[in-house]
Amino acid sequence: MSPISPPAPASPRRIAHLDMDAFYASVALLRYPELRGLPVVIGAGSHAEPQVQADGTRVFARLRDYVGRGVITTSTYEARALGVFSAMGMMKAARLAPDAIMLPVDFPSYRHYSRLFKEAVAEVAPAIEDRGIDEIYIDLTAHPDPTRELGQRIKAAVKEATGLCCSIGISPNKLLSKIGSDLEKPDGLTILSMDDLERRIWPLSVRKINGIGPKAGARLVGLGINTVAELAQAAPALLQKHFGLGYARWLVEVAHGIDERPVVTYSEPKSLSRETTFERDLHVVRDRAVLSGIFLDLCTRLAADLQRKGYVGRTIGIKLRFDDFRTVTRDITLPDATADAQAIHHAAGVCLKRITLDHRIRLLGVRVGTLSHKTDAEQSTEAFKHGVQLTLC
DNA sequence: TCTGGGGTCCTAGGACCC
DNA sequence: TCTGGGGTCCTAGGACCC
Repeated sequence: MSPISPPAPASPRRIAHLDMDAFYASVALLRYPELRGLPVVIGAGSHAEPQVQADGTRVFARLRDYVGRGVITTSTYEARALGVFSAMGMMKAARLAPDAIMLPVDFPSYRHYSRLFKEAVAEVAPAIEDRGIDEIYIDLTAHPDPTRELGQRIKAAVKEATGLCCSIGISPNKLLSKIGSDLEKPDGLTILSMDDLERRIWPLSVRKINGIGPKAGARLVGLGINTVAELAQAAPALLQKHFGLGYARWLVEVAHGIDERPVVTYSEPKSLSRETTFERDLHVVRDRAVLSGIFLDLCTRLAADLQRKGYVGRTIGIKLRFDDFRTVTRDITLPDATADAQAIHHAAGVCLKRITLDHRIRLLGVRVGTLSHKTDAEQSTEAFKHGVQLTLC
């Protein structure tokens, strides 16, 4: 590996990362303001709609009453103080915070407020990269206004449009802005330059870097590398030995705050999928009817998703998770793209036959990839049919 | 008492073609 | 008869992110 020589760009970019604060929970608090200041968790798979009493007051479900396999998607800062975080199993969370209020997920609401905040930001700065329902990057390089003023204006616009708070990091690149938006949460505005690297980034855990997950993080800790500073000082040869050339090079770059990725304002989806985890593990033979019904339903919903969004796909795949959490996938690429529920169901069935079903099943999913626009495919299909007709004639 | 649902990207091997 | 690389497509699994 060659030594890193940071190429200081002639004119540094100004990239913002905006992250909505505890988004799902905050949207829920707009609807149920009486819950402000309380520990609240939003849980996938919970059916915990508040009950309205005769006098109009609402009774909320408590985490202690939960039974099932759901996980926490978001928690309020009061709940986080009790040790309850995203992706934690609800049953485990109930042990830590039995009195916490529990609410079901409400995706239509999240999508509504997501659209509102993104539109509000676009009024101020239009070069936006979508990073999901509650996050965006914004390229502010061409904007004339001073950085802090701009950040405050964007935060005010989001608050005005939604009533919600967000945190923003602004720096010369996505990597540092992503870390920055997390440094002063909630309601934060963090501006970082390359000069802040050693003081503000190097003391952080390597896990704060977007792209170093549980596996890589644990392996780094195993090498005695806990902080970004330690990563920056690690021998490149050691990193290469344990992580391979490509990932090792990337680790050295990010440890030095280097990231040249552009803000991508538009991208086409690569795949669409539907999956579900059953309330209990299903037996391939004894629960055959239930399983078949769910399988068909997934295919039908996925076909509807494709048609609504105007896509067709050529690669049909399935995903299975067994009771021991082992996950297997199978896929097949068809000669022609489709968005037809029957065609998807048939191809997915072919994939299913290729799996040895020797355990109970926990999860079943169906996926369509190699997408193209319906119009393109229709045109090519029509042209093909036309060609066949000509040949037959 | 483990562990949702919807995505992207990367790697690696084999088939197949030139 | 043996031996080449290079390129693309397909498939399976895994890491990671929100």
